Amino acid sequence: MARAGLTTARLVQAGADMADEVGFDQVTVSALARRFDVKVASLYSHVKNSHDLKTGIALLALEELADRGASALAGRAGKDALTALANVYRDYAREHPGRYAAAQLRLDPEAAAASAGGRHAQMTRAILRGYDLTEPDQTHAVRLLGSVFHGYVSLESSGGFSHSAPDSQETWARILDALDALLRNWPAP
Amino acid sequence: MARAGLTTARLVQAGADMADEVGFDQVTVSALARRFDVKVASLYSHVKNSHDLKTGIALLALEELADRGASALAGRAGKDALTALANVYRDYAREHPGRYAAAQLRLDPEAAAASAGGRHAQMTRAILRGYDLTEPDQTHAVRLLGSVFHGYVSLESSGGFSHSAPDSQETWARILDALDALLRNWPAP
DNA sequence: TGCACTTGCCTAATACCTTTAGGCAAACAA
DNA sequence: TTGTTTGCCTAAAGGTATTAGGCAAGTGCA
Repeated sequence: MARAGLTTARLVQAGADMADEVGFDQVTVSALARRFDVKVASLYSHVKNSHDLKTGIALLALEELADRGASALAGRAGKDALTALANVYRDYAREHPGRYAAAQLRLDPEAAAASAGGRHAQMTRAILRGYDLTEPDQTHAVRLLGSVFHGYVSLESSGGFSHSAPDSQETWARILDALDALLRNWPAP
Repeated sequence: MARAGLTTARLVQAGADMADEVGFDQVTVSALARRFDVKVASLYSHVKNSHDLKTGIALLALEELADRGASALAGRAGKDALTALANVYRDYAREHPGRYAAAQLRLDPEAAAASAGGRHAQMTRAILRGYDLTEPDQTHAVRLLGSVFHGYVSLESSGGFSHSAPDSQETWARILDALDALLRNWPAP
């Protein structure tokens, strides 16, 4: 019988696609095996276990997101950069809901260390170079921006803003205005 | 044989406790049956299915959270109210991680309508009475506050801020300062 | 080209979890 | 006490996760 040509990378990739199509929690070793028209046990040569597969998808999503962020940020500064990075997260979550959900997976310390998590923090910090903040305030601001981006995208994707006026797009724009204003005028302790 | 006295409410309650102890995703019909020392099938007279049970836990958590919010808000206004409500979310997530995770469950429209979700939006809106915002800006601000509260608590609980200085408590205080300043000085479009 | 060896996918088996159908006995009503 | 309801049980089918061991498709070397 011809071989299917499974590799860890192909499995993770296909798992990510499946997540976007049917939801991250529907991604299962069995479903993935069906997609490759292969028996379930065969996957275990390439992937340690179900958790390992999901971690792989999460790491892939974090990398992709960091790559998009890096190119969005190139050549921009100030509010322009703020908007660009914010939109990267929001657009990615809309285009790849399953991957975005995967990126939210709680990673164990080793996986977290190997992830693109650090790049994300660095990108946010890079934005703040366009504003005038002291060092500790930069960290507070990085955390605030991370919270807003993640929180907004997450609430929006779970339908929180979909059934009321004004529409979500307008709120998003106004929130970015507000964050810009806040960073230009960060309050002293 | 003596009966175990199962009811939907007791099952949901026990499921919530179990979520706090071992994690929301470990809450399973089987595990719950074991906890009541009862056979699995017996639960299905009180709970439609696994998803129904989880929805019940989510609704319970949202109610508890809204109750805490309401009493925290009583008699407070302005920044005092802002801080009080924000701390309700953060403290609840720390005390009841499983319940908080449950509250993040994506509810189907019927469940969402029956949930305390509306109370949460109302509470945030009540805080804004202490600030001077036009009607549409209030909605934007409600969404911003919701995003920050949810985003911060969620990132903090997944360990995002735990391994770097300054500590999370300080950032939280500074973020509340910043939000207060922002609401007092909300930028025009 | 032929052989040995590696590696990939398979069969088989175990162990959970979920859900439905139908039965017996405890609690309750009269 | 006798019906009747209702609650928990047994039984069974189907899905997912994971491990152990087997056979054949590819690969390297003579």
